This record gives sequence, structure tokens and C-alpha cells, in this order.
Amino acid sequence: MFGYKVIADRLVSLVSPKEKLEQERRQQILDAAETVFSKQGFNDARMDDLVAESGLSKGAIYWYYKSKDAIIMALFDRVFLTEMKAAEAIIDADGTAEENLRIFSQAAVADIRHFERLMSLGYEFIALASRREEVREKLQGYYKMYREILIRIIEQGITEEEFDNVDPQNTAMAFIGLYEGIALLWFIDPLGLEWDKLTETPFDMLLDSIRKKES
Amino acid sequence: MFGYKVIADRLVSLVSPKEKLEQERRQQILDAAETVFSKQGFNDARMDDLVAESGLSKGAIYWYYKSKDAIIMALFDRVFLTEMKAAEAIIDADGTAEENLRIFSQAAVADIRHFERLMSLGYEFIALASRREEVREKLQGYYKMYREILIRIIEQGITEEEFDNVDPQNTAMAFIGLYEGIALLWFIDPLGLEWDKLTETPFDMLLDSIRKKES
Amino acid sequence: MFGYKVIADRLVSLVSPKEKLEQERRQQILDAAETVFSKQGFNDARMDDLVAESGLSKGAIYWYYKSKDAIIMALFDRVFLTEMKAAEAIIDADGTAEENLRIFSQAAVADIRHFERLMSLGYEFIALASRREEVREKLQGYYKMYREILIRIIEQGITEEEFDNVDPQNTAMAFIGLYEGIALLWFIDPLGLEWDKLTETPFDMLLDSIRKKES
Amino acid sequence: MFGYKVIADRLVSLVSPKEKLEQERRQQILDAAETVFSKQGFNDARMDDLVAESGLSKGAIYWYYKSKDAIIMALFDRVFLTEMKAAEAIIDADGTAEENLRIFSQAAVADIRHFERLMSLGYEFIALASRREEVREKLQGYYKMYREILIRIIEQGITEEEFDNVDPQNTAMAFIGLYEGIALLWFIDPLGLEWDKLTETPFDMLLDSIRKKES
DNA sequence: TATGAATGAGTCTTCATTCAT
DNA sequence: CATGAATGAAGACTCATTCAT
Repeated sequence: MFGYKVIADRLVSLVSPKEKLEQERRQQILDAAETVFSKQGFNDARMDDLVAESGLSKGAIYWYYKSKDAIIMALFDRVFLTEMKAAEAIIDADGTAEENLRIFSQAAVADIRHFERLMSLGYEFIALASRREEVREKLQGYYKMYREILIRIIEQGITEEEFDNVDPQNTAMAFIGLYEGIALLWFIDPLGLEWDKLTETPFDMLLDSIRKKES
Repeated sequence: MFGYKVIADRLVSLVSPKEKLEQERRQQILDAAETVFSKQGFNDARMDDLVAESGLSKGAIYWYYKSKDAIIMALFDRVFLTEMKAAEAIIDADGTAEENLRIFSQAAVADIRHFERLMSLGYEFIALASRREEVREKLQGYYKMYREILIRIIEQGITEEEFDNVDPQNTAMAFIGLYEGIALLWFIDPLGLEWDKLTETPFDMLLDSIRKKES
Repeated sequence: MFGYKVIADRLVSLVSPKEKLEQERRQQILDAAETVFSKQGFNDARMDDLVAESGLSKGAIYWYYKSKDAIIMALFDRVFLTEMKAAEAIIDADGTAEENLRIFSQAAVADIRHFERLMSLGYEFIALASRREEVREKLQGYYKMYREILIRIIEQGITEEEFDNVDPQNTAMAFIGLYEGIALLWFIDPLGLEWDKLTETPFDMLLDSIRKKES
Repeated sequence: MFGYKVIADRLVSLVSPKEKLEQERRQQILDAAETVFSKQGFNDARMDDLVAESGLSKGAIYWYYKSKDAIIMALFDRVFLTEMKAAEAIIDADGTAEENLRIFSQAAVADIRHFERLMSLGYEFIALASRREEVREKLQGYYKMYREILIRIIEQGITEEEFDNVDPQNTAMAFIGLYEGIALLWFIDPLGLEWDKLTETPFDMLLDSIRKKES
């Protein structure tokens, strides 16, 4: 990821001013979209709200994105990509499997806190998934990546005899599912429970169940 | 639940033919709404789609519900109520805590399978929750009920020394979160994994971690 | 044609009030469209102009026609059909070929005078013809019908030895072309020349050239 | 016509390089406009289509023409002028009236074939004529010129006793109308009839009717 | 001169809701 | 109670034109 970022930064400095402007404008529009859509939902958000929020004109927005839907999809990709990159950051981590799992879990937590404002957006996308093949496929890719990272960590744990000989696939699903579910509960009732507590116990429970029992 | 149904049936037989018709019409409308909304989402569904699906006229629908939103809310309540009733059915169950937990878990599973078609509807409601106090409160109530049932079972397990002395609240959240999360993953990628398998391992993992260790 | 009209009238009286209303509304809309489109052209005409001219609401217009283009096409058909029926009226005429030709020619003249206001509409349609297969085909059908009527009259003239042994096809084209061309010139410069005079001489010239020369 | 062209060429060589560039650019724009407008019609053609077709930028086009309408008018003038020049070429011809008429007729034929692609453009202009005084006047001028040339030829024929003592004005209208009408029919149904055949017979018919009968 | 990003008034169309019958 | 024609406010999108660079 770091390497990637460096390359990306370099790329930015290499692009023409014109391309830089285009990138800026697109970010400007997606920033506005993120704010407006997460506040009002895709359907209740008006293009005029994007105009007001972005400070651009209607025409300018349509110059960069051909439709409201295109903006939604671009926003999806941006959120998606950001999360993917955040996840990739953990791959390189070395340490015991449990440490890696904890780092990953904490990253996920941090992630969710950070993208607190994106959660409603996220459920909009999920609601879309049943109707839009394209969205569903992207979400599948996203979770697949997560699963693979976790599977690798769990396999590491098994190999290094930290963990019992569990099924890595199912175990990974358990971890991911747990986090997603907890996030959902927290989204519905953010004041009802503290996020950290909400997170730690279930994680420890799962971890506990796969930790190599002394014999 | 059964008792309830009996009561409901009695109620039906006690009401006047006029009221009976009204209830039938409302169910007709909500049936159509369930189908149409789950297929197209709240926003892409047209009142004319409800007309076509229900076989009623536009005027008839507006006779029984004052707006599209009222139908959405009534549908929410119906889904909500059905789930609540399904959950209540387990309260009376007697058996060991682990048995009850398993029964509850299987009910949840059965539930989800049964309401497979309602899942997209569910995520629409969740997406709504961040913008509509009313929806959020109902969802909170729904999960609160679930939590309380689980807490009771877990407390039973602790009291009867089946389970370790875990925190009932957090443990309940872990179970609920796990199921919700797994459901979400399955919703995104239904073909990717079998539902039963998807469900059993995580459940066993959690259960394993709270089961009283021999000392 | 008369028979047709009678049937049509009967049909009207047989249709339900609902269908009658629909037909009235559609005529109302096409009447407004005729006025507005002929005055402003298809593109400069606004749906709001149709609203104002028809006395109906926007929604009512869209209830009966799904788009502006659908109205244009329906208007085309109405104009087209009216002209076709007017032409058919002449078929039954008996008399010498020359008389029939003159009747037909005068009908065409009368027709054009009557549809003076439709001429700009006509040229809009003709301009459309190069881009819209559908329009082109309808116009082709229209002129085909005209040609066939004329061919029949000319063949009658040849058979009855009123006319020389000319090629009926080409001769028919000459007559039709002449009338269309004269109409076009008159459309461009209506004050520049009187319609009757504009019409008679060319007609007589053509007629003269095919009249059986005494030998 | 040739003389004119020579003058034009001289003019070009006399102007400054700056003016020469301007003339080139304007032709470039009108060339693109001719292509785009005849393919898509005035209304469906976008300024961006002109940009793409001309290879110039938006700004450049607006540098040379202040509006889309100005381009339409300039294009009209260019087409108009070209046709006028073609017609003028015949004025000088000497020969019998019938020869001149035939030359003129063949020129018109050639003209139409040559401007086959411009016909839809032509009908766009004609459709415009009813709404735009300016366009109507130009078209009137155009046909007036044609009429005058024909009148001169016909008067020549009468004077030289080739033709009967017909009314030159009406006879000219007959010839022009005939050609315009035939062109229209061919535009609607180009495959339905061959152009040459479509043209010759009517012409011969008219000619036949005015040719001096032997007495 | 030339560019093309930006503007924003103007359009068609949609669709929840109403109401005369 | 029921119908479905009618309403009209509202919204996404277009595109001729402008103007900073």
C-alpha cells in the first residue's frame, strides 16, 4: 500500500494541470455527494443539493459525471477503494496470528469509526445490491478480499500452532460476519452501547474459541 | 404465538363484515407492497405497481392508506411484528440454556430463510433508519427484544452453571451481531456459501467460548 | 369512403362513454398540437403551450400520449388519414378520364387550401422523413395511394381513347409532382401569385400533352 | 459563373493572410454544418457535433459565428449562392429556346443530384420559412431568380416562334413547380423510381404542350 | 486567436395524490 | 366504498453560450 501511495503521489505530480483539475473537480463532486447522500439518501438528495454543497454549477457536475447514478457509482468505488487500501495495509504486518488478527480487528474498528458517516451510505449500497448486479459484484469482491486476508492470518495461526485446526473459511466468515453485524447493531443504536465494548467481547469470544487448547 | 393467532382469529370472527373487509384489503395492499417493494425498492416502486400487483384501484389503496409512506410504515410494522412473534415463540421453551440458545438460533436461521425475500426490504428499512427517527426507534425496539430474550437464556445458563460467568449483555450482542452479520454476507453473496454451514460454525464457536470449562 | 364514415359514426355511438371521453381528449390534444406545432414548429413548441392551448393539464396530456414525439406521430397519422380519406372520395367518381382528373385536381387544390395551416406542419414532417424511417414509410404510402388513383384514371383515359398511349406511371408522377411543387412555391410565396391561376395553367399544360391528338 | 469564380479567386489572393484564414475557418465551419445539419437536422444537431466534425474548438466556432442560428443562416446563404451561381451559368447560353430549356432542366437535374445530401437541409429551410420572415424572403428571391431565367427563355421561344403564345409567367411556374415536386417525391422515395426517368417524361410533357403546333 | 471548462435557464417527463362520478 | 382520469409541483438533465486563461 505504501508503495502504491508513493506511486500515486508521483503520478499526481506527473499529470498535466488539466488532468489535475479534473481530478480535483471529481473529488469535489464526490466529497459533496458523500455529504449529501449520507445525509439525505440517494433518492432524497437533489442534484441542486450537490450544486450547493460542491460550490460547482449544475453544468460543471454534469461535465464530469454524466448522471446522478454515475456519481453514486463513482462514490461507491471511492469508498470501496479506500476500504480496500486500508485493509491491504495490514497484509504486510508480521507478528503472531493473534496479533495480526487483533491489528486487523482494530483496523476494522478504527475504519468503522472513521467511516461512521459513511455507514448510512453503506446500507444504501447494500439495499441497492439486490437490484443492481454491478453493485452486488463489487460488494462481493470487497468481502472476498477481506475474507482472504483473514483466511491467511488464520492459516498462519494454524500452521504456527497458535490456533486449533479450525476451518479457515468458516472462521473467517465468523469474524467478518461478527464485525458487520456489530456494526449494524451500532448503526441502529449508536447510543445504546459503547463501540469499544461492543467490539472487544465478541472478538475475544471468537478468538478464545479457536485458540489452541493446552493439552 | 399460537395463542396469539387464536386470539387473532377470534377477533376476526368477532368483527363486523365491514371491518373484516377492511382488514382483508389492508393485507392485500401490504402483500402487494411486500412483493413490489422488495423487488424494486421503496423509491423505484410506483403506486401504479401496487395497483397492478394488488388488483385494487388507486383510489382503494388511498382509501386504506393515506400515503405511500404510510404503506411503507405499515409494512415495516407487519414484518416487525411477524419477527417479534416468531421470537416470542421461543420464550416459553424449556430445556437447558444451550438447547434454548440452539433453538433460538435455529429459529433465527429458519426465519432468515423464510424471509429471504424480505432481506432487501430489511436493508431498505435500515438505510431509512438514519434519516427517520421513527424507523430507528422501531428497529431499536426490535433488537432490544431480541437482546432481552438472549440475555435471559444466557443468565439461565450462568445460573445453572452451564456457561461461564460471562457478561450477558455483551454475549447477547455477540450472538445477535453474528447472525445479522452472517445474514448480510449471505445477502451479498448467496451462492458463495451454503447458509447452514455459514451459520453453524460461528454459532458453535461462540457457544464454545462461553461453555463452562471443566476445572 | 362514405360507407366507412357511416361505420365510423356508428362505432362512435356504440363505444362506451369512457372510450368516447378518451377519443375526445385525444382529439383535444391533437387539435392543440396542430395549432401549436404549425405555428411554432415541433421544436419550438413547448409542452406548456399544448397545455395552454388544449386547456388540459400536463398530466392529462401525458395520460393520453406518452411523449411529445408520440403526439407528433399521432398528429401525423391524423393529417395523413384525413388526406387519404379525402383522396378516396374521388375514386368512386364516374365520368370521362379528363373529368375525373379535373375533379381530382380540384380536390387537391381544395385540399391544399383547406390545409393551408397544415402546410408548415407538412414540411416539418418531410424534413423529418430523412431521419425517421417510420415517417418516410408513411409518406411513401401516402404518395403511393395518390399515384395509384391517378394511374387508374390515366389508364381509363387511355382505354377509352381520350388520352394518348402514355406511360401511366410517369404521367401520374408528373401530375403529383406538379401539384406538390406548385404547393411548395405557393407556400414560399403565397402572396406572389394567386393559387387558382398558379394551378390551372400547369394542369392544362399537362393535360394538353396527353390528350389524344386528332389524326 | 466562371467570371464570378475568377473574381472570387482574385479576391482571395488579394486579401491578407489573416482574412484568408478567416475565410478558411468559416468554410470549415460551414462544411461541418452542412454535414451535421443534413444528417441530424438543425434541432438535433449539437454545437458539439460541429466541434467534432469541424475539428475546431467551441471557442473558435463562436469566434467566427456568433450563434448557432448565424451558422444556419450562413449555411443557407452558401447553399443559396451556389445554386444561384449554377443557374446563372445558363443565362449566357445561346441556342434555341428549347435547347436552353433543356440545358436549364438538365442543370437543375444535375444540381439536385449533386445536392442530394442537401435536400433534407433544404426542407429544413422550407419548414423554417413559415416562421422566419428572413428565410422566407431569401427563398422567394431564389425562386424569383429561377422564374426570371425561365421567363426569359420562354419569351425567347415565343419571339422566335418555337413556342405557342403561352403566358410566360405561368409556364415558368409550371416548369419550376414540376421540378420541385418531382424532387420532393424522389426525396420521399428515392428507390421507388429512377431519377432520370422521373425527370424526363414530365419535362417532355410540359415542353410538348408549349411547342408551336404546325398549322 | 483559440481553448474547453463552466454556466444556468429552460425542457420534458414523472408520479404521489386528489376528487368528481 | 371504489374508480381512474386528472393535477401540477418537482426533478434530472440538456445545451447554446460565455469567458478566464
